[in-house]
Amino acid sequence: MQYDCITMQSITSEQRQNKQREKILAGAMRAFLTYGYAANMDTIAQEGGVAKQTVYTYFKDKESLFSALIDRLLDRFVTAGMGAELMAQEPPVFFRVLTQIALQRMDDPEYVGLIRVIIAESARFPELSETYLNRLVRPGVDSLAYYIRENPNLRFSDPEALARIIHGALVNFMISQEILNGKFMMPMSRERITASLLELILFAAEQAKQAR
Amino acid sequence: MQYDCITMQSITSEQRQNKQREKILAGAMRAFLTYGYAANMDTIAQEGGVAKQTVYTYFKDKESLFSALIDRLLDRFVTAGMGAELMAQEPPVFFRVLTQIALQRMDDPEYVGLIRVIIAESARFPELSETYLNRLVRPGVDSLAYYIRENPNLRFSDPEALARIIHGALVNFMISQEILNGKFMMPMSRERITASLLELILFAAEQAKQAR
DNA sequence: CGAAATCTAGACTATGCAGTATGATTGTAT
DNA sequence: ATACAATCATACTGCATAGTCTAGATTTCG
Repeated sequence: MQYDCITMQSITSEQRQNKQREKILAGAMRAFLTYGYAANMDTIAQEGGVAKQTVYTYFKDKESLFSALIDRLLDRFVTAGMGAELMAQEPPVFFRVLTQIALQRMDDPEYVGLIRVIIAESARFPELSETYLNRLVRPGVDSLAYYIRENPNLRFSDPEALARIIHGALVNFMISQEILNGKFMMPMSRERITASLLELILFAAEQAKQAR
Repeated sequence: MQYDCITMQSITSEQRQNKQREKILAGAMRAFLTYGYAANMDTIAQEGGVAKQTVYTYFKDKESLFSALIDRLLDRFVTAGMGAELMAQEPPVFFRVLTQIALQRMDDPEYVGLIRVIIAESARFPELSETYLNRLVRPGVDSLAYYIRENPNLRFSDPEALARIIHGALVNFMISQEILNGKFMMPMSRERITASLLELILFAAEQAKQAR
């Protein structure tokens, strides 16, 4: 009999099944995020430390496993609205923190891998990009647009379009630096991007205020 | 004997060989841009209207054909510096034209497909992203940075970083709208993006001028 | 303990696909 | 005309891999 290392109680069937599921998903993550959907099922089982047959008892087929993995990853990175404390900040702080949070994700290879796979496989699995846009992009852009619209110091004419511009600039910086190896070929520090973006937004905001 | 329809001269061996090459590359384009590197060689030959064996007489293997195709596509879309007449324009015109040119590429399925394939396969073929950055991104960003730096009305502190922000916003708009099907799920007109980007840059420029 | 369920390792099947071989056909050149 | 080169259609080889099967080991739990 196997014992849980903390409570020293025997592991129930359900607990063990969750554990197996986790092992499989962990293996799938390494494989899929490295090789894309082309990853092979033997490797996945091996990486998960589990027999191939076990993979198939928990997941119907490769596609199900893939979807389940992406779903779980999207959940992990879901933009949790935006903290109320952040939304209460004045623009200089708000945009600085926002930018830093967005750019910190570049350090997470699982996040970078997820974005690559979504772009790569969005032709084969359209529901992938659908979920990505709904769960990650839309909430982020919406919160940002809301902040811009509601803050009296930011009198921009089209908050939604502006939110997309800012969001796009940050996402594309990640794509070019991390996915396209730009960090070796065309390196640019996050600080410069952050500083320039702040300058751009805050100067424009100042001017917009004067203009009206 | 086959005759060229215009000159009525017999077709030379070299001419015919070029024609075959073109047919193969045309087939490869349709297949690779649709299915990525996973496209299969039978389909490619069929799409090109050519026997499979012929593909292999002109290209060593799948990888060579793939590289040749991407190279040719990158050449076609290479950012030809930027026209001198454009570089001579004042900021409002310059940025409006620049944005429109950049966003027009969204209409070209071959361009969109190329970008998707590059992102998708950059892990398997690192030289892909290398060529893309060197031939498409770098010249564009450099020209833009140069324009910003040299124009006395644009006194931004970091032209290079700003150039990347603008470039990134435009590229990411294309990715999210065309590759991730955002045009159906989160539609946004190019005009709004263009207008907002112009507002942002020109307002900020005005403020930067006053601040110094 | 002992029965039932689950897991493992590895063999096996079926399929798809890159690349090759062949033999017939067509077009080219002398 | 005839020899030659390229092309075509098609069959074939070899390999990778998704998914299944089996027999034996391990775990769960009454």
